[in-house]
Amino acid sequence: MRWSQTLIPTQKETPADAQIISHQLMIRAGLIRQLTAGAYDFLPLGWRALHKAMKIVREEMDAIGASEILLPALQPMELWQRSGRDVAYGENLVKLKDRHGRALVLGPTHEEVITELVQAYVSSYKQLPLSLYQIQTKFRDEFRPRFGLLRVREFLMKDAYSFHAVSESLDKTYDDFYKAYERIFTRCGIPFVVVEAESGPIGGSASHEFMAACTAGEDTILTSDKGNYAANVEKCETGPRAGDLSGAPVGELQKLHTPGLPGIDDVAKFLKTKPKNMLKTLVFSVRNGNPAARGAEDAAGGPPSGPRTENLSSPAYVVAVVRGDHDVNEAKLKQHASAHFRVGHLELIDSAEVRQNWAIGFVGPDEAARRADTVMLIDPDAAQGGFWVTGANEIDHHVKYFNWFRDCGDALANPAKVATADIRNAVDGDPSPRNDGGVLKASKGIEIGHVFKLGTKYSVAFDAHYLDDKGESHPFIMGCYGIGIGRILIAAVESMHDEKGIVWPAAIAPFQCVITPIKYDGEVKAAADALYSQLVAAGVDCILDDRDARPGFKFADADLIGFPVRVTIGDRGLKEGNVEIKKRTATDPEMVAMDGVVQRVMALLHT
RNA sequence: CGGGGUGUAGCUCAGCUUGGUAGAGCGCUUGGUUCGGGACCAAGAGGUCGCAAGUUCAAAUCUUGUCACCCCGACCA
Repeated sequence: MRWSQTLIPTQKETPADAQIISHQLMIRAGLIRQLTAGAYDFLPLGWRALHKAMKIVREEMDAIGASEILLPALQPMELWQRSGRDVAYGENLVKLKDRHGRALVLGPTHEEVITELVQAYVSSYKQLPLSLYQIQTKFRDEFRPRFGLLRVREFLMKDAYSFHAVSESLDKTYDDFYKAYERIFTRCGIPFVVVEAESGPIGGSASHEFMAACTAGEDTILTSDKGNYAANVEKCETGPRAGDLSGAPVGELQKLHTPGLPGIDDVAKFLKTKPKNMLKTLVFSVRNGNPAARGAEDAAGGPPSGPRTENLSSPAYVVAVVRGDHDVNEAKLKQHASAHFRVGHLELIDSAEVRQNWAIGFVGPDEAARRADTVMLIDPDAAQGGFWVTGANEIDHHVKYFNWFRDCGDALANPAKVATADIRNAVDGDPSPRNDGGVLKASKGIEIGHVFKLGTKYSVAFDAHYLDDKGESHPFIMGCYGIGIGRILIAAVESMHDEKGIVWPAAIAPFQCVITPIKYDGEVKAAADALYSQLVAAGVDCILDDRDARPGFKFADADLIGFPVRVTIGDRGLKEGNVEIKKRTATDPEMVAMDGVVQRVMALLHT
């Protein structure tokens, strides 16, 4: 490729609305351009890098026996109604109507379509297992697109689906995919960690996320310092923590005027204390019914719904109490509410109804203890004696020196009403759930891949069955496996760049090598052309900077884009029969004789 | 969806308070001088000031509406 013949709109200035470094650099290097919120043009260099990543993904998918297909992005709404995900996906589904008024969606993922396909053509255990994959554009009506390619409304994703007769077969395929993903991200040169996502209905560790470790990530991950546990914060459990509601008071209860301060941080500042000395009391209302709104999520969805309460004694509210500096984990809360109180569907809502019944922003645990229609879950770190500031159950008022038993009474001793349980997000420093003395460390990551054991959710919904060797009919057992192709680029740029620009890993660089003639003329031009031909003939992916521009200008562009190797040709070296070769990461170039260039470049690309 | 902000040349922005002929830098074109880490001089091209109504003799500027984009929040009530 000759530079002058393609489109590489580099720019010196950082775009005003790019927040994270990968977004800034990808725009400045001329890889992408935003068309509208959450939708990007891929320009020649960006598309080439994307292609490199796709090639690696394809090779590793093919290597584990998965077959590539292409499914439509345009799908009938009816498919989504059958799986219940028209509701579960909600506003994130891009919906449209054709001229006849038929409801359609632009697919955010393809479980429905693939299940419909396999249902039609696979009917015998002899055809199993079967793994199919595609690389295709997905659509999600993201509530808030942001951070360049990180959160977009239209994006390239590799999604794979496997079909099995028995769960042992799924286990094996799952493991194949897991290992293939490790190879893919390793080959792409991206530092990553694998975290436990969720224990699905099949049991064991049924879901893993592949996270690129970088500070711009939107996901929080926790890793045990013993190196044997890592999980997404949504899923991360903690080792046992002691809670003791019977701790002694340290002072008389005092009511304080805290006008217009419903927030933890504001109150703490106002009262000159710290959030960790406060109790955060959150009111959840309980809704029975409406099962479609839950449990029907996809790979990233919540745990299976607990026993739905039909009995009349079902509480109206669940109150969650955590320390002021902690956050409630809604999945854990649901799980424990279900286990302890047989509460079904929880909603955290800011409705007029809840506001009427509770002094939202100023709620204290004692109110929950008093009310007959309310149950309470307390995090162990909040279930302690000592100094507590919490709500006074009256607008614009808090109390200090709150004590559990003195101020809540014997209701605390009623296990049908109050329980202590791990209901908060894990934080840095928590004990590892492996119970081996490990301590959890928190960090940020970008989710670049996800493997998940689906089970029979979709095969049941679509009557996708096979006949076993006894002639009996069973739904397929399924797995699904996704990789965000664009996120591979983000992860690479986020983790590998310097003050001059991107530092591409050779495997996914738009070009492996740039040839920079100091002046594209005369002997230098002839030498550059010759070298270009030799390198291309040797299979090196090469771009020739044939622009009539000053050297400094070309060097700056080359560094900004981040080609792994630069070959510089000028009069000075050429007199001695030499050219300069410089790795992007090296500070100084090395002089190499013309006839050794190809060999040297190839050697550098493989180190 | 709530709050905030911004829409003026391809890009980054000034001008708006106090209405009166559309601006700068970068980029682009032409010519010249340059030429090993984002050159310099000169001459140019390029804008329905997001869109629509309104006020006014006159609107980028004031008013209203609307659209787009960005940020923060929405699980710290």
